[in-house]
Amino acid sequence: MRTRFPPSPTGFLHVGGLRTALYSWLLAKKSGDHFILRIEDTDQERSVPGAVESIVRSLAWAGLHADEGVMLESDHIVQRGSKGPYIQSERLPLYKKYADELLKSGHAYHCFCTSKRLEQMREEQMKAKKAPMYDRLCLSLPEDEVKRRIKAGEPYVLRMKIPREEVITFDDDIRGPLAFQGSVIDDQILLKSDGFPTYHLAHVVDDHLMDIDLVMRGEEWLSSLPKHLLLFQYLGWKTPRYAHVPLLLNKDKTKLSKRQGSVAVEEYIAKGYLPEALLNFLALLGWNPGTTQEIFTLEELKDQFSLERVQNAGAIFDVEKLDWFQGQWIRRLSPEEFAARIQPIVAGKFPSAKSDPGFTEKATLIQDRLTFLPEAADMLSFFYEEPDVGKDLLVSEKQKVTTELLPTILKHLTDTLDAIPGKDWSMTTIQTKLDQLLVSGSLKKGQLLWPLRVALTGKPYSPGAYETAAALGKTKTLERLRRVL
RNA sequence: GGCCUCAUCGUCUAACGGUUAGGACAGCAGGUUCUCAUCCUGCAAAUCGGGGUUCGAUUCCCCGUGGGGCUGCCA
Repeated sequence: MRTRFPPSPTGFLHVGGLRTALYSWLLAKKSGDHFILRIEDTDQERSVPGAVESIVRSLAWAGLHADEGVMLESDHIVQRGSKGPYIQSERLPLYKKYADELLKSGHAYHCFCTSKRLEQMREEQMKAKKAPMYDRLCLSLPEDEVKRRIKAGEPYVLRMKIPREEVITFDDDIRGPLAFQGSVIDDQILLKSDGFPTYHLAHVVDDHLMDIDLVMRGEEWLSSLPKHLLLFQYLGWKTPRYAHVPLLLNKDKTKLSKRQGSVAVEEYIAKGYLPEALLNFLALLGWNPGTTQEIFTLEELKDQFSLERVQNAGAIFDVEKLDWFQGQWIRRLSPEEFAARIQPIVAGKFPSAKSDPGFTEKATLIQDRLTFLPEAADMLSFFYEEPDVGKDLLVSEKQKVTTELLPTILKHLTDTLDAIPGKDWSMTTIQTKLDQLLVSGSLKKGQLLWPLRVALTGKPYSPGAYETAAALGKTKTLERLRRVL
């Protein structure tokens, strides 16, 4: 099944867009067919430079690569595939051609009405509590007048002539049977006065010419579906399947918007979310496998995803659940994978981490403790710079470590650890030796381990004392212990 | 306003017309623990309302109600 994702280059990739792209990608990949990326830049005013790059990068981060269409090759936008161009602004003659066809077959007509007139008309219609619709003033224009006005250089648009007496029905892959009364559908503009097509014409032409089997898009397009169905019919083309995906919602159930949180995939990348987590979360927002499985790899999604199990109702984007997925995925990574993901981040702050042979061992210590990747640098800082150990942190009321007791404790620690031969320095040995000390002495575990951990890390929270000492090595461990004495 | 559409715990959701209405997140209460996390156990929490159809409706139909989307020479 050939599917496509057609963003407008008006900014970054929206998380709702990412979900739609994911579902489309899944369907194409499941059937072993192509997933196409097309750029819909028919609104020149809203196009933003760099937006295409940003969108393609976000998709690449998520692992959703296009088989055809617009892609990034060594940081340059290229188009690949036999159905191109895949950028709408490069397809203008095509739209013109089919618009002319519609004109000839009587399904479209020229309209010279100014924006000002249209605005006034709408205002009056609203006042009269009627649905705002084009009043078809230009529909009855004599042919020679149309010709004359075009020749005179008067700006015009091309409108679609909607059959007002028809009822248009359709079976949506997610929604099921749908029906629309022609009498309430407006004569949609197909070609704007600047010669660019509107979405309605462009999408129909492209999806037909690009052999798209299934058009997946957000629910906000449902109302304009009949216009698209009519266009396919008038052009004599086979209508593709359509699947209208429910919307992603804010906490107050309105359409997910920037105002109420992050909507840009870029922002989630910057915050340090794993692509696996975002994708997993998005997949389950509106779709369910019918089992209690919650954690899915992209591979598993590919096997199990189906449109029949996509929800009809909109879903609130709950960041707390996303964060849970993030935690799950952080912990699910192999130690090597986890280390590889955080190493560039840590090395950004502590360059020596880049070539640290013990990096994976250190990384493992924080894998259960970290939620967002950027936290790693701070969590591992004590391995790469000498911690500033506050006396007040070394004492702890809860652990019964008093100022008076502290020197004794530190002495015990230093003596015991120093007695371990360098070649035997490991977490198990350290633990065994310190446990022996606990048994023979009168100190409680917390009284011994709290000061040790704080002396080594300088932090109120950190990985455990044994594993930190082991990872730090004997020399550094003793150095730091002696330094706080 | 008109049109389209949707409706199960706070949230994401499951349930051939027959279940004590299940799971997950969040919440709360415990447990493990040297800190923070992780992890484990438990608790609380829902079928929007009214009619119908049926022996029996969360499930099917109708009407309300509520929400959302669209109503641009935006997509």
